[in-house]
Amino acid sequence: MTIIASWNINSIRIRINLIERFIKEVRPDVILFQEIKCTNEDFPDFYTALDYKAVINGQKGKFGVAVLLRKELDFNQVKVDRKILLKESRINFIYIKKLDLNILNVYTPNGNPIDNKEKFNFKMLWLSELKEISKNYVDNIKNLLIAGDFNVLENENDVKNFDNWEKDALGCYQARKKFREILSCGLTNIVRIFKKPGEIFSYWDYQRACWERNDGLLIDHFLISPKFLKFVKSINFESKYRGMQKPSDHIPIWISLNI
DNA sequence: ATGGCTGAGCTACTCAGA
Repeated sequence: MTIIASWNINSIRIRINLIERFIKEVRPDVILFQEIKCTNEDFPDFYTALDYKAVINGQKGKFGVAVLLRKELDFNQVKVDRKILLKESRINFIYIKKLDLNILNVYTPNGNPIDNKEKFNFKMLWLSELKEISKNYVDNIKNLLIAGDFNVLENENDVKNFDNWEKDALGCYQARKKFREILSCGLTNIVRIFKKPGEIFSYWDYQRACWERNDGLLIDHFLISPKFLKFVKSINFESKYRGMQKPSDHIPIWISLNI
């Protein structure tokens, strides 16, 4: 049994208590964080005492991603040779030997506003490079999990009122089509096996009492390659972490694997 | 009602988020 978690943490430094609670409750083998909002040097060392090691790709003040792994888990970093994906600190790519699994932790650019060509085109190009990696790994029959904050609504029911999102970089057809192109390489969005569209969200805005009104979005996803799909046992949305003191606006999500 | 929060950087606000 293997547990892999993902959490857009919206600053790692002020969320340590919540993370420690989550780790003690779930004991994941691997945790993917997005939006750590700090440099590698400023990444807090709460994890060594909990028997984890870290792979950090940070930058000052914004974006930034990191992976925590149980310390006994051997891994390699996978080289990424793609300009757009490397422009900001938004990915980690690792290979876990014991599982024979490549894991790509992603924090996709938001892309708003949609009429700001620079921001929106960057998101589209970013997702295009993600698609190229997906195609390469699936075509060469390498096991791949891409997980994290995709900033894309896959289904119209992944938000309460989709009409408000059709002209937004998260819900517009260009972004949703690009996401579909990634899936069409052969990846499965794990949530679709277990949950109906609209049944579950992964993000609630801090504004307008969105949490209290359950007015959320499902934009965090786990995409798995064909050969590995048979190991997937469950997906778990830890919604209670949105209701705690000083929460992230995203919740932790974890999958369990029969391997 | 394109933001009514929130965090970082930094010390007065802006940028970014989604």
